[in-house]
Amino acid sequence: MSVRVRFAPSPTGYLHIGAARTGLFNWLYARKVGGKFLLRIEDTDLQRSTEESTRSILEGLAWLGLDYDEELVFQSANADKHRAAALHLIESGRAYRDFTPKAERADKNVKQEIAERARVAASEGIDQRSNPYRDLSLAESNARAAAREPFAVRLRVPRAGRTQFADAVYGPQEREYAEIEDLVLLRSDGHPLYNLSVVCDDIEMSITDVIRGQDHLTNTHKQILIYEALGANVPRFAHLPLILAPNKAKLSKRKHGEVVSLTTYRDRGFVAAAFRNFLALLGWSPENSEQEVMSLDELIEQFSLEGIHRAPAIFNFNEHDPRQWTDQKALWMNAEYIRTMPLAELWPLIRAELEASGLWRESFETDERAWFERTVEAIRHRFFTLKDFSAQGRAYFADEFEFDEAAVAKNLKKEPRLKELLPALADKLEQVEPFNAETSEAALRAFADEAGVKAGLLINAARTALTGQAVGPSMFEVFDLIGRTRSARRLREAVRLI
RNA sequence: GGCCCGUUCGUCUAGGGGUUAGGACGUGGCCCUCUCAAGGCCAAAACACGAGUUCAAAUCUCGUACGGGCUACCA
Repeated sequence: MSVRVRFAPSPTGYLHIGAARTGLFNWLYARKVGGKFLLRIEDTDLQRSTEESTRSILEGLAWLGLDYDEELVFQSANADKHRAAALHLIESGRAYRDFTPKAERADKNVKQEIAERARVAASEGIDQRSNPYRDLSLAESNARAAAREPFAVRLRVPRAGRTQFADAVYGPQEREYAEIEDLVLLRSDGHPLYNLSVVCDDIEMSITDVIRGQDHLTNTHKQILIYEALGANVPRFAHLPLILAPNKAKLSKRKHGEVVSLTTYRDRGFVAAAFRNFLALLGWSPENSEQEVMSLDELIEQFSLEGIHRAPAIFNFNEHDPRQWTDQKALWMNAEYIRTMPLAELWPLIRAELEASGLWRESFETDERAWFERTVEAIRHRFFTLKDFSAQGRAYFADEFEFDEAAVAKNLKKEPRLKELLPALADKLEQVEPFNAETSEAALRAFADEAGVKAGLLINAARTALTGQAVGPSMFEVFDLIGRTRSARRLREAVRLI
């Protein structure tokens, strides 16, 4: 049977980078083995699920280029089927109605409460099968249900035995039934619970391989019990190591903010291919290769479940340092893509960025095309994100641009003679014919000799005058790109800054 | 508390009985140079700890420590 995998995020908040990576691995696996990659939105938690979140997930996947096969599935649409499955399990004796009144749970410290309850249960040696309704006859159970007495549905876990499966990443796993409680399948309000819903949907969607976060590793045993009760084939499982924050805590929206949101990367100027490449290397590495920068085709070609690690990966960033707002390697990867991508692929990304900041002109694609390409080639080598094209790169595309204060102080203010030198240099440049990198360099150097100053003084001053920056490409290349007229004008206008 | 999972440079990782423990990011230095968070070269930097098996352990076994996950009528 051909491979069918799925990515099943719940639409509560934005798409988390950990979830995005899970999606990516599923997608890579499907593409690698020629299987299907399905998408299912697990929106059964009506309280927390939002349409906006679903949209953000879809957008995020599209941005990463993870296209899905077949119809998008909304889990909430299958609730009736899940309920029917639970009821069917009562009929077949694999589940039972629990008429115990629902215990109220304080929303606050759920985890602690659970741990506490478990501790007490353990110290008292509680038997997981001690539910008084477990052995109620089906006839009586039916009668009480017919009398509209509320009930939850619990799986009747066998008293003796164990579940076992071979995880593709973590190896052989087994668990005694005695350690698994009679889990609730259906709430007393008729709402199907997670473990039931996933299993039902995965069966319905004919999922052959479940690739998901390690946080589900121990749940898997419960799910296997449900598969068996339902008489369905158990899929293969592969659990992925978690992505942790620098303090080794779980990466969370509340604690870590936008750095965990995939859309942040899109909005802050990441090239999707670069971020995807970075994500692929978090918890996976290619076998027999030390190559890290990989195209999508190479990623598909190299991908294998065997290459997935068992230890969690730390997503390294420092919220107190703007330069390290996200993982340094991710930033480097992005810069690497920006400076080495084929220009044709980078072009639309730059266009989108310039359009968004009002710097785009149609002529960049027609009359000024050659100039635009040369300019991009000249500046992209020191850019880290697409935002740099509209920020640091602004002066190449527009006449209004900001001057970096430090650059002004260092290259203009520190030498008062520049008040006279810059306009004089402008005069010289206006006489150069033709005007290009070589001739402007010759003119500038000759002028420096004449004026008795170092060429570097004029070069650095000109850089700041023309681009507002202290850093940039070779200055003579910049003269050429900005052009004679604009260069001369900017040199003269810079006098007011000295 | 119980069960499960994990632990190689600061971070991502290679390596699965014999290696000068390899690569990448970041860091430091040098070179280039008109500047730079560009490019080139170099360097510092790791097998959590303790036992055991073995001629030989980062690698296999056990234990300890630490971290994480699950343990719910959440997903």
